[in-house]
Amino acid sequence: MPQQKKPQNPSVKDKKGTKTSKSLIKRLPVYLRILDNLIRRDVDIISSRVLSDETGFTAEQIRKDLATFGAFGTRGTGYNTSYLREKLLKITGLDKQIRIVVVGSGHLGKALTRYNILKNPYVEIAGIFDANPAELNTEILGIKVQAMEDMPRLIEEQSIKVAMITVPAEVAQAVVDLLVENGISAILNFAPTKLRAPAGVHIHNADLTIELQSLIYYSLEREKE
Amino acid sequence: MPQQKKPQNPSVKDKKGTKTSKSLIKRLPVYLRILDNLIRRDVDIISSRVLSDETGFTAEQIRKDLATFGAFGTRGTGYNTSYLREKLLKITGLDKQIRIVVVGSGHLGKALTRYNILKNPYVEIAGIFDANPAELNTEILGIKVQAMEDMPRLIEEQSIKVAMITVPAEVAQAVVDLLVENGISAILNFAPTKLRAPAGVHIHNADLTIELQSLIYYSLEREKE
DNA sequence: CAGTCTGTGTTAAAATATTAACAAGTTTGT
DNA sequence: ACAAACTTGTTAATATTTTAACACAGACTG
Repeated sequence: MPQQKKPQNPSVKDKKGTKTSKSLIKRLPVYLRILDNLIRRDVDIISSRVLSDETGFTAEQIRKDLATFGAFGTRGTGYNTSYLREKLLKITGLDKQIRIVVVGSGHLGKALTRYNILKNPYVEIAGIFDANPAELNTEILGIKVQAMEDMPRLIEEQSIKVAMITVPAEVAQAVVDLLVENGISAILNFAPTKLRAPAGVHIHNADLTIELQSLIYYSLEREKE
Repeated sequence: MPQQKKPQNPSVKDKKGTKTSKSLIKRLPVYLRILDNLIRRDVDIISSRVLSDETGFTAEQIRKDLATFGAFGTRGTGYNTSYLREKLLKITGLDKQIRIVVVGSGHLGKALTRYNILKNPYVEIAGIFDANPAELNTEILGIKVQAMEDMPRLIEEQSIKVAMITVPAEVAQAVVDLLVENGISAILNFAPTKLRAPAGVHIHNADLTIELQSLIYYSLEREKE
């Protein structure tokens, strides 16, 4: 078991100050997941080649991605899994437990809440809200659905910055406005509609019908040139 | 209401024979959704500028995207909504009703199935399958969950090419192998794991924890340079 | 029916992202 | 202690994607 010198690069930001690309940021959680698995299996050192096998990204890309934030590996050896994990947690902001709110407790909202409680170790569901009185106080793995009126207080008290919305498209914009008004700065939107938010508020769209529909394109037999 | 000449470009393929980019293909269903809305509101003509407002993509990008497949608009006027919709349906392959199978009838599988039945007009759920006998014959909007053993027959009888899998990561690869063996050529994977498939089989990963985790990065206050 | 206006389609430029090549450290074996 | 085998991090080259610019076609106006 080779002893590793831990390179020092305390900064979380991109070295050059260039803004890090969206696609890169999306790969970071994948690295993190693989590292979690490796650490669970007591693997101490991992090379970019093996990471490539596990993630499907090329080894070159992985090295480049990681080098964006600093020199985390050891030449001739590879990356220390625990050390790299720590670094990636810091970079992504997942080193601190992140609390989020979910708005919309329909079937999809419930399933996604469950899913994140069970499978997402880095995110904690602080509250679920729904406008439908019939949903009130129904439970999802012990978390009670609350009325929309109670949302602002919770967000403020726990300084929550991230929200996931699974409401009908017709009301999605109103919900976004309300969330932003109360200090939310990042929203994962599952409603199939374009949402507007002031600069500084990040909206990611996860339109599930689009995923499936764009996949159809690739399912067609196409004669390759 | 200006009369439009419908330009002719019968081919669905990229004009130059260059392979069309992944990101472009993902935008097509968005255009399609907007067009559906416009047509429902009896809007006949739409400009790239207005499409830009509705989709969030730039007008230039929209024009370029559409021009990839042919000249569908009328200079000085815009695009005929119905005509453009027809063209896009053909390009994406959504002009024919597409049948898919779902494997995994857990909470997420059920919710996604429901969601697609209700919200995705272009895709028909032909069957849901689960390895857990307890799930057998439970219903989702009238569709009965079937045993895995019954899957090959259904896929063959209906020549299904697309599958959505929401099974635990541990068994995902085995499920993919089985699906591919039976002729599936495109898979939407919700399991948080890298899957292998022979060339020609397309796998799209829709890892929901990753969406949320990468969003966290953007929720952090970062001093801009 | 010339002239103006509008908005597409195309071509060129710029910005991003990926791939490749290789120099520079590390470890291992002899 | 030196050479061989590895594997990172960096720099350069390539490819892709996005943005911009503008020529061109149709439509409306007087």
